[in-house]
Amino acid sequence: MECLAPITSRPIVRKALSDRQTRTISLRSECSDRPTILYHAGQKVFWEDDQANSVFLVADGVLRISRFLLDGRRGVIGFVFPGDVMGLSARGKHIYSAEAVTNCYIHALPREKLNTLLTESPTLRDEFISELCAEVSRTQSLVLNLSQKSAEERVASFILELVSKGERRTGSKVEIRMPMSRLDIADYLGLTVETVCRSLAKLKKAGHIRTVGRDIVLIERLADLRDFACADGTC
Amino acid sequence: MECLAPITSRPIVRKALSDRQTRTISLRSECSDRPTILYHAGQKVFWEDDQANSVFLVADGVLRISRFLLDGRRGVIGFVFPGDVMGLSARGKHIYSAEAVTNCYIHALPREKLNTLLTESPTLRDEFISELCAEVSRTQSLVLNLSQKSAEERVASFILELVSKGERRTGSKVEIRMPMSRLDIADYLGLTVETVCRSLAKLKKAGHIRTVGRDIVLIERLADLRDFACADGTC
DNA sequence: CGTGTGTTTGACCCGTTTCAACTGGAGTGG
DNA sequence: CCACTCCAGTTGAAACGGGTCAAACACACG
Repeated sequence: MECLAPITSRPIVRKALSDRQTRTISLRSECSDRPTILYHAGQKVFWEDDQANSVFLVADGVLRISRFLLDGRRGVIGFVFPGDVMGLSARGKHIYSAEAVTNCYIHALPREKLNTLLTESPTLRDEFISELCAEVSRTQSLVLNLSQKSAEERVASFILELVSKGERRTGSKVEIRMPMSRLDIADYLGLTVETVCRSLAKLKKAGHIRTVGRDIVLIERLADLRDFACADGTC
Repeated sequence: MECLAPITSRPIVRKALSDRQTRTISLRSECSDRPTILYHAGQKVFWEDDQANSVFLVADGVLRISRFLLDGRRGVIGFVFPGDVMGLSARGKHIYSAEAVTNCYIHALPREKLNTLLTESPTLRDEFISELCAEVSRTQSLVLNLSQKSAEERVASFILELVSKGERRTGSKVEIRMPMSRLDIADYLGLTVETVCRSLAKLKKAGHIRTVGRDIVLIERLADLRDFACADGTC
């Protein structure tokens, strides 16, 4: 989790694919060998409690993972970006639902194949465990955000997360895409859509960000936003 | 994660120890073979960013694991009970702090030993991965609680968590101990101590619970409290 | 038996939610 | 090409849940 110099996750995929000579077995390279499947925006990839037959590597697009309370309230637990793996933490059944936010191209690696690889390749096993540990850590950071931060801080933290997932630098500014709906963001941050809007408006008024259309955010000075968001140790 | 008939975790330890003939290698049995270390109430076991040299199995007592924001705000991420393992999700360094809430007896298994076992024993490897997946799932449930539930629902959910971790049945009622401070609970549920108190008071007034002293809670009808807490699928 | 710390309760305040109206693109059809 | 609809997003006003501050209480400890 590099923080000061965030890097898009996509190059990791590329690296795995181009690493021809000393091709080491890795989770991402094994996934990348499989064909991609297209999921259209809004389409579900798997549902909580579905049989978990595969793990997934996102080649392109953004997904939303969520869980529901028995009365129907939805919590969004995270967003998945290109280069991220998904569905690792399932044991038998998936523990959350995954839906495409944008059109997505996804590699699927069958569980049986994964299990074989886990036995045969110590490096892949290590990578798999690392990936699970990272998922724990990320989820814990979210817990901290939800339990300790104000609405505006949560929104700022969310923007910084997006930065770490894939930013474009235009001149000295940082530009990110925010393809998910305000409701998705609200359900992720434990807020309402209105509060998300108002928090974005406040961040604009404070000069931290500017927006272009609905889903482009420009960050004026990253360091200032970081200070404001009051991160934890992991970022 | 049994829900309707919760079981204390402790017997798992006993089972591992008494399983002499067909002694299978398991995470808990390997830990149990090590001597216990006593940590006094309030003492830290490890700190976030400490070198993670061991994984831990709690033989007796309750611990609190927490993380901090850069400005010092504390979030409690979970509580650890007898029979639970702790510190698995570290990679090199611990990702959270662990402190004893009560006096604790803890087994420590060195990481090197664990790594050997992960390579040599497929069953232990599988158990280890299951344990990590369970940690992800538990943390996600907490996210859902924090992002979607009201104060009173969170407190009710917390009580139910304690039930699943170790209850005593006295007659038809269920009795639990709540050894952690109100501040610990507040930092876990993203509330203030006052709100935790008031929520407990409301649950009492509604007839869901009764309290004896500060740390004993009696649950009148478990099913009613469950309905009120509005669980997710995992319980 | 006083002192101190954690807990509970009360009164007030503020941030977030709720409810409602409005805005602005995107898509559709005349 | 423009008018119309539709819906996500935004903004405003009022209500409310939980936070803040302060005081009372209770139990542990010297």
